Amino acid sequence: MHDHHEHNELQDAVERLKQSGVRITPQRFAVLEFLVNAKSHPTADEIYKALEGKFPNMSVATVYNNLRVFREIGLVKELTYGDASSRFDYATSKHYHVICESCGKIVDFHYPTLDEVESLAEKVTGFSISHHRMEIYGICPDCKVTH
Amino acid sequence: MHDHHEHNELQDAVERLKQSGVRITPQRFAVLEFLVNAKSHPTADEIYKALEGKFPNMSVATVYNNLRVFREIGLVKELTYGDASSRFDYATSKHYHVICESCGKIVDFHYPTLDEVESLAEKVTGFSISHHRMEIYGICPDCKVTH
DNA sequence: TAAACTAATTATAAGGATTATAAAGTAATA
DNA sequence: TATTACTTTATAATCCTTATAATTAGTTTA
Repeated sequence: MHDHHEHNELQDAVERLKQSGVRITPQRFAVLEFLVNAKSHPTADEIYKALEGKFPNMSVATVYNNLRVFREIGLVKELTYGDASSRFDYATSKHYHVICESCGKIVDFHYPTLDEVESLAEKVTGFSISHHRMEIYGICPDCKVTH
Repeated sequence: MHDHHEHNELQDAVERLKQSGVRITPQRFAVLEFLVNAKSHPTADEIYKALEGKFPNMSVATVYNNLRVFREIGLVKELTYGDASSRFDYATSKHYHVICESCGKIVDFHYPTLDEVESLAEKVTGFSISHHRMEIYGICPDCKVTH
């Protein structure tokens, strides 16, 4: 069961999709629902596998297509880490990610957004800055114990 | 011609390789030299193509192999941006990167390293933090004019 | 220096993630 | 209902990167 908060997030997300003229298909809804309720930051393949039971004929391209739609609208953020698969994060509030270098676990980390960095970069480089990304790497408590 | 500063950097890099027990082959030296003198942040393929003239038989695997060696020693940083190719940055001083969302240009940006962020993340998450990465995105002056 | 050993390079194949394509299906609109 | 546009599916293709095996080249030891 989902709590009230998540329920509203899902409804809000559906509304934003509708307002953007995007159809709410069963597959699309399922991908969105999975992301909103996900505590982790799943890969496209993880989403695909999780929905296999419900949609045995769903194509992996459908997952990617919908993730792209969500990303373009700004509902979802794509986290890219080199050659490994991208991970997808339902964009609730602005936060950063702390990543375990041993097991790959990703933990949300709230920190005041670094506006100062952006404005300085704008001054120094002449770019029109739109956003930044930051990730913090280390070893998580579980892995510290294990090793 | 390279200026005095670059010359020393190349020498220093070769020294560090030797001290790590890494052989200095012609191909390896050429990749290293290209990186040290590169003003940009080349991809593996760009390095490969740039050295085609000097080493017509060089394999692209050699470029990747050497980049991995350099990275493991800490001479070079690998910049990963999702599904596009990695870019490689000869690690001189610590700095961040400002990336143009239109043309892909990467500009170095010096900013005091965000120690505060790391220490707070350590406190909040319980991770042992080793490092962080940050990139700033926007539109470069050239692309602003063009469009 | 010659022989033996180890590392590096080459050429090629294979892998994995993502995207492109075309056909079929489904929803929206007139 | 007919038309249109969007979406899904199935499959192939693409691109970046790594693995493999054979060859070459550098290093060390006798």
